[in-house]
Amino acid sequence: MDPRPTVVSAPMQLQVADDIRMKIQRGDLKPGDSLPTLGELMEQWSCSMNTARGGIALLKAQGLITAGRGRAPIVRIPPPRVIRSSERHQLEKDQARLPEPDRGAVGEAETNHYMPLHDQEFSSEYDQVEAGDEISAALQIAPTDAVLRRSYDARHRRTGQYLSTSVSYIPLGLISSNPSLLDARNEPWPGGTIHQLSTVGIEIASVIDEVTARMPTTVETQMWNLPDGVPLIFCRRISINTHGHPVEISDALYPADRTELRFVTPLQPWT
Amino acid sequence: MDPRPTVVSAPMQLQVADDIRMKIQRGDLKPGDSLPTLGELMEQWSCSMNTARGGIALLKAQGLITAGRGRAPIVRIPPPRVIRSSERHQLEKDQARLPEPDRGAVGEAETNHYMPLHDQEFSSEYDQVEAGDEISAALQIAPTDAVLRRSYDARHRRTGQYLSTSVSYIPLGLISSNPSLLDARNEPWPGGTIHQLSTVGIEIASVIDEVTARMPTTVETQMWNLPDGVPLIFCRRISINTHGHPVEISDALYPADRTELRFVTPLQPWT
DNA sequence: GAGTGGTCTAGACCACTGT
DNA sequence: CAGTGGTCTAGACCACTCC
Repeated sequence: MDPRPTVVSAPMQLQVADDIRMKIQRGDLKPGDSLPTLGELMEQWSCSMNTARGGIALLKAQGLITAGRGRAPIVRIPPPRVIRSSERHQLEKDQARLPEPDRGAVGEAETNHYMPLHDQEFSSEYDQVEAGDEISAALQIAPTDAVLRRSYDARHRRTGQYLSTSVSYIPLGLISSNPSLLDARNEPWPGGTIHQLSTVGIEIASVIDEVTARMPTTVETQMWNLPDGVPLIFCRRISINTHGHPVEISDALYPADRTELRFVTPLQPWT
Repeated sequence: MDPRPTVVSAPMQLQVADDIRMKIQRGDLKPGDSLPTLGELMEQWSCSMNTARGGIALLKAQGLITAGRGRAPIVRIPPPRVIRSSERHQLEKDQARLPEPDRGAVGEAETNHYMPLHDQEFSSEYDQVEAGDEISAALQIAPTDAVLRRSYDARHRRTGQYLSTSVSYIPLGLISSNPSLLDARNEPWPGGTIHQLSTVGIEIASVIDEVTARMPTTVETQMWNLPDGVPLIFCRRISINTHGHPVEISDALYPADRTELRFVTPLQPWT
């Protein structure tokens, strides 16, 4: 019944961390405020510097504070959230039938990232590879079948902060009849993926988004310059054609501290 | 250009962690395999025990391994994922108009958790509170208005693992005309929240899901017995009535290692 | 009981931030 | 330059697991 295995007091690291966390939650410490230094914590808790450090490390792992050499740690300032709404899917499909000048407003950036183009700077890269086990299963093709792989990185235009990376896969057989779809120099494509697929006779009937989250690896942390304790939201988008077959999948990663995914589900009215 | 600030070699903790991570990614170490002991790492890298420990701690924070006293750490075995699909919303609405015996198949558990009732055990708790700043803003009511607050915990029936906690808020004024809606003893309510609201003349026209993720606090980690390095998926569901007003919100937390949220977006066909 | 990881101490050197 | 946190060492005690 007692959650504690024995009747020992909580580790001192935990006490240090909990004390500071309560101060943050109560509002005694506000975002941007600097925390007590390790020296002060040593004295306050009569513990060694490494123990105080352990408490700070806990709070970092929970994403509550940011720390760096030579500067006292500060209470994390939550960055503004980018909202990526599923209503983009329908919007993009509507625009895909417009003539070119009107289509220009929507590009692949919006397809993958649900946000206006002008706020983000993004780079793309195309290549052609074998599907492999995981992708082929999702696209219902053979693992040795070739796919067009398109990789995108998006960062905030002003701050340079990373907003997303995504990788899209399309069976090469579906689109090889239109060679201009295979060339990264045509990015950003006016009208996005839904229009691209329409040029080879494909209509997207529905989109499935599969969402989960995980912690970044060491490489992702330093590549994206992520603060500690920030998870990545993983979203696999599967585009289904009018025959019920998947024709494109897109794996996207979003830093959770600056991303909110929004999904709108209209329901059939009662008669 | 060089991501490294100076030309020092990477910290030894990182080298230790990266070496093991590569072995996991290459498949040399498979889920369930035990890692080298701290003693072995000390010898292999000619470092102190605390340095080896630092590398292990990094991998724990990234969710790659699980460790515990007295046992060598092992490569994390991913738990089976529970898929919670947005198609539940329409299903629940369809069933809400059926007579009682047929409605029994769907309960609040499914409304909040998108999964069959029989797999999970859940407990609920009702009370009436002031909305407060955040909830009142989302429900477009005054902060001092009373709301019915319903808290749910769900855990897997066999393993006892926590699957979700959620808290639902409904303006009391909307439902006080039906007193049986205010009593937790009527849980699980056949037909779920959509039917409950229908008894006071409310029809849900659409549902908005807002999804993000964060790391658990120390309290959540021990309350739910979560492994290290597992984020929580946060999902706020907002139910909108036929007049476009929010009538219920539900804040749910799901451990990311055993949860996948799936959202299906049908698109209007081209003519 | 032997071996393991978790916590803690005391002390060292280094990198970075401020003034 | 002084002060700070980041990394590392050597050694101690304890709780837990497995044999």
